[in-house]
Amino acid sequence: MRCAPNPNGPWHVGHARMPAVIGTYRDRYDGWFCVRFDDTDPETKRPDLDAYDAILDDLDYLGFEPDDVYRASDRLETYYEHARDLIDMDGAYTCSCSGEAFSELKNAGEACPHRGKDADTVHEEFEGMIAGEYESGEMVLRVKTDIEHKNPALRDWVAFRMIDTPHPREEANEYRCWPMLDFQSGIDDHLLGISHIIRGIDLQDSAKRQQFVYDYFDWEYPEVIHWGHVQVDAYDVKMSTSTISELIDEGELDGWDDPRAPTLKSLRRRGIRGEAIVDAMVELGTSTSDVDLAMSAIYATNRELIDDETDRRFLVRDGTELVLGGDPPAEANPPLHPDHEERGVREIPVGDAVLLEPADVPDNGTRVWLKGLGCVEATADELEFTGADIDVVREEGVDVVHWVPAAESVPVRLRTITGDVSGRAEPGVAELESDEMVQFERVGFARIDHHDGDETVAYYTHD
RNA sequence: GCUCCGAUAGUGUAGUCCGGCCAAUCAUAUUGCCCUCUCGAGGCAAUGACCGGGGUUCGAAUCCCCGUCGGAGCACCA
Repeated sequence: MRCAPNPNGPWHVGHARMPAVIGTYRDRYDGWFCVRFDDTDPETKRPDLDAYDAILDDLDYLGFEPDDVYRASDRLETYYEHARDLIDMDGAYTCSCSGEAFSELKNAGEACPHRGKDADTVHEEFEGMIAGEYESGEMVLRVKTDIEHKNPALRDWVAFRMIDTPHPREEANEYRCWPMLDFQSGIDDHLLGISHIIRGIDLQDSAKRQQFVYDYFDWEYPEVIHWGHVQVDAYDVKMSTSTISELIDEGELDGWDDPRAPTLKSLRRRGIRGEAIVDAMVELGTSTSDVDLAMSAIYATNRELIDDETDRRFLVRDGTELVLGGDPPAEANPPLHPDHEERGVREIPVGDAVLLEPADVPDNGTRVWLKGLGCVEATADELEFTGADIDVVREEGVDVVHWVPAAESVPVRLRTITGDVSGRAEPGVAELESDEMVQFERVGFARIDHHDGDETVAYYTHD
């Protein structure tokens, strides 16, 4: 099988579907898959030189290593050779009709005057194309199909055209005569021994078009599956490489790994495992209708993956400071993980004031349980420590809340899918290393990204 | 306009090829209860779907026709 990306930027979430499915099939059935960059349009789908590696990097994040990697722009001579063979078989002709003129003839089911050229002339003109003797739009090579085919989309389609803009890759920047996707991909799929092709419904006519070429060469067409588009909920940003790219250029997004961007680099930075994405993608199946992927499906799998091994911490967002009275202990020691006491406890100095999330601040006269510390009761101007007997929670239904010391907590910027949130975390958070995962209790999971001076920057994963 | 394709709960999916065991599977979601020093995890329960209409048949999610809705192609893009 093959994954044939257009290298125009790092992958968004939807791109994960192809490698997820073919990679999973490969592993399950001892198969083979390659990545083949279909980079045959240096102009309107101009490749981004950084994208080749960015895509392979995304693939690695998803947990797959391709068995081989190809670039169509390395293989022009191969395509030329097959075109020459096709001309010998009277299966292709050079055509200098304008696009509009040919389109009219085609829609009427009429051949253009170039269709009947003899092979020598066609060869001569095609070699001229390869040599760059024509300019963009002057000459194309068409595959001779059935000019009266009932589906106009299949009639004598273009196999090669001239492009004046040099290819960005140094190895390919001398070429001016480029194959169209249907020709290039059709030839490559056979030569690379692809047995199964999965592609989008937008390419549903491709197999029918390429079948004409396969018939000329007497090749057997691979099995082909078309699937619909994937929409992902939870994002305001449109899932399109060019849109994301524009937003980055305009400064709306900080980069491909901005938490608000629906990209794989973003999910990675948020601490979501590639495996969770692959799982969700495989679960989508290969239906031809469009599907909506719920991010909650990815989150649910990811939570299962990380919950057990992720230590707990406190983070209070937008905290309200409250004075603490009544002689509480000097230090609180909640466990690192409630299901794994053997991992030990955190050491949180208490001090004489704490921060609570505004929604957790108790009304005057009511009590709350400060997790890992004990029970406090709200008075007119402070929280009065009333003891550490957990029975008030178990038997009297006192609410349990998280908290941080007002003085010794550390600032945290939590970057989320909808924007940044600031808060303060227990002091230990400042010591965490980059890439470590935490669960801020009652807030959600996050990945520690870096420390920026005093401030710790974390990326919100999910709840 | 011409040519293709599709439609099962909020979402995804199984079942459709070869009609009955489907008053429809599983996951996720939502809600409630239990448990828990988290609104996490775990346990239990509830909610919720075969696009519509005809036809064939003893019997239709499944086969046929019409309709509706949705998607795609008709490029010198991929």
